[in-house]
Amino acid sequence: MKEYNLNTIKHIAEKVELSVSTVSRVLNGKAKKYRISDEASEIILKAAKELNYTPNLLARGLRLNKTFTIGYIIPDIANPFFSRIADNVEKYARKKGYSVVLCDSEEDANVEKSSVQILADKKIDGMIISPVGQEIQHILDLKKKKIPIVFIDRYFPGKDIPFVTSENYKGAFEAVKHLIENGHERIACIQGLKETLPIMERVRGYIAALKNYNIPVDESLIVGDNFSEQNGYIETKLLLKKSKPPTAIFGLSNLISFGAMRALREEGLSIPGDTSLITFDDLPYLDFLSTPMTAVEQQGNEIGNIATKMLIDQIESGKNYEAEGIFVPTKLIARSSVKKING
Amino acid sequence: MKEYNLNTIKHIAEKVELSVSTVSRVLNGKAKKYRISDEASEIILKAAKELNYTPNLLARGLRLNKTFTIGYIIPDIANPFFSRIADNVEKYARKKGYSVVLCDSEEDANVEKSSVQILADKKIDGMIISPVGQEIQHILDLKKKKIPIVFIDRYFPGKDIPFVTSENYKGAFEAVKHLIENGHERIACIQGLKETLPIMERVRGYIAALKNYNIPVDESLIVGDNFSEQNGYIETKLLLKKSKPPTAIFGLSNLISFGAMRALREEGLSIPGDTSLITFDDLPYLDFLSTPMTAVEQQGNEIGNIATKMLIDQIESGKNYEAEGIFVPTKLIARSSVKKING
DNA sequence: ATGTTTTGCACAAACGTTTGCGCAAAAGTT
DNA sequence: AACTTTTGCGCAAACGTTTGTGCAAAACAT
Repeated sequence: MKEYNLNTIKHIAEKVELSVSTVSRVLNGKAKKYRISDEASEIILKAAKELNYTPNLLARGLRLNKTFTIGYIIPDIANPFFSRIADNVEKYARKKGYSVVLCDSEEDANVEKSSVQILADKKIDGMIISPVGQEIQHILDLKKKKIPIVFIDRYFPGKDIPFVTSENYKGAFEAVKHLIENGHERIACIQGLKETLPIMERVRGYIAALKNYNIPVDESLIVGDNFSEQNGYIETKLLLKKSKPPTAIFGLSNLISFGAMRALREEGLSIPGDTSLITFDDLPYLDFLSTPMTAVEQQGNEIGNIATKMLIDQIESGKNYEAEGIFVPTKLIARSSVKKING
Repeated sequence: MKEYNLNTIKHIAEKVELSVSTVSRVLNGKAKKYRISDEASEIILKAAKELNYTPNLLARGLRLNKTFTIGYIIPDIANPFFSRIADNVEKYARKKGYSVVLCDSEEDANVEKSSVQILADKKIDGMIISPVGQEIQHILDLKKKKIPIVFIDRYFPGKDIPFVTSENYKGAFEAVKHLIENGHERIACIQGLKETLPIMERVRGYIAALKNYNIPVDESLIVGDNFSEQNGYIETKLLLKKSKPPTAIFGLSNLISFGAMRALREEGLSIPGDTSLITFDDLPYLDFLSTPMTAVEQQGNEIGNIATKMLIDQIESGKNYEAEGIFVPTKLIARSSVKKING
């Protein structure tokens, strides 16, 4: 009842009456190196064609300790920011001969942990992660096992793990500067996951911009705690209930801003008539909204490509990457969701 | 220089001075079945903890001919329709203990073919595909090798490969009906890849609706040939150049409609003032566009979940799925991009 | 004709599992 | 005390590769 695989090197060997090792060598292009006769090479190649031979990658991986597979752990593949990165990660990897196994952590540290373990057990050659928590021991363990890693978006400086992320500080600074230059002073900021460095940096940029213009920082305007649309929605609702609601809201991620937009509409407030809105992450549709939204663009394509290149370079060189982190520039795209008001 | 793995069953065996087979059995919970003493079980389990043992999944996969991995070949992970499906595929699979390796075919038949081969060589347990071409011999070959497959979105009836897709015919019919009931007669339809069944079905629905209302079908209004935003853009431009341009455009996919919208704006035409627009695929932002767009919603979540369930059921039962295809309902979501005009 | 080099390939181990079978020791039976 | 059964575990093969080493035959040299 057991189904035998009829497509192995062994079958070729039997068919051509040569040894398995000889077959393996010609199939791997090592014919001359091992002095296999052209004659033998030919019949082996021919037999391989005929039998439609393709190598069992598990066996090869086991033997070679190399799978030509990388893992990618992403917090939410449905988030367009991440799906664009994933797109580029996959394409770059594929062009280099690697497959990618995709794991969605759902922003859950436990899911991330178990995914890391599974990937390691699958003997992937390297891993790209946008980590969720602050606890990264499981990732450092990987590093100890000499498995190349690169962080995307979220990162941990000083841990000697290369990362690629946006210029979050600068991006946020410019966004807030833009707001201030348009006369805003009561500017709210809705965060994503507070422990993530991109958010910390964006908040730092937000605060720095305010200070730069001598505007006092009102801590009660810094709200929110995750990347969901609901977070943006709820926090906006709450902000609007304040005695002195903000004149502008800075959403620190696309989903958050989307939620903010929904809340504003629900409250019957116009953008930017009643409240100005500015968001991190640019998306094609922002230009076609009833109020085109000004945004801080992140170059997802670049981020994905660079990270994957860094990873594969590490894998193939066997060395750690020289540069620790790469910050890819952001760009403020001014549209019409920021109103000019009288300071 | 060679790096030895110090984390194998063999090392546990050495440490506890028992045989590899015994260790394997208790680690796999087959202790009683093979009459391993509780005593032995305990020290093995303890040693496994201490050594932090985790199984090499390549070796296990090779031996068991089972990898707990499925492949997913998708035409464009950055397309929100697909990324939502991918999200659900991954989540469902993960909950069932499977990993998914994601391959983006970029709507290229050759990429698809080679991805299929690679996945098969990796000995994945099953595969979900949204196929690109009409040529599916490479997929039928898989079937011959008893590798479970299910199609998503695109499909091939009569090939005995289960699929899950939307009620494309009905969805399109209703969309066009909606247009007609609002007085439109010159309705253009911008297609995606013509050879794909969903598109054929949508076009069929489009035509049926027209005929149903005794409106002559103008073939010159059925245009376009792929799923890109550019396709929507260009075809719209061309449609507008006609002596009698359409009063309404039906974009057969989200990117297409987006391109149409961009073209309309560029031409200075208002939606729906000058041209009505209706699209396949609903997306959250459609509601917030300057003209909220009416859309035919596809239930991406359901599609992803059902397909993955079908696949895993096949894998774990060893049988083909009973049902050949599942059509999940669509829903017309009327917003304001369709103008009521005088028939 | 003998000795040396080259040619052409095969043997067998190894990667880390799982599992059918076998076998000694312990326990139970009479 | 001798025989049967049960208990507890190990041996070795197998999954499909790759590769270091060995070795006979052929070719070359003198």
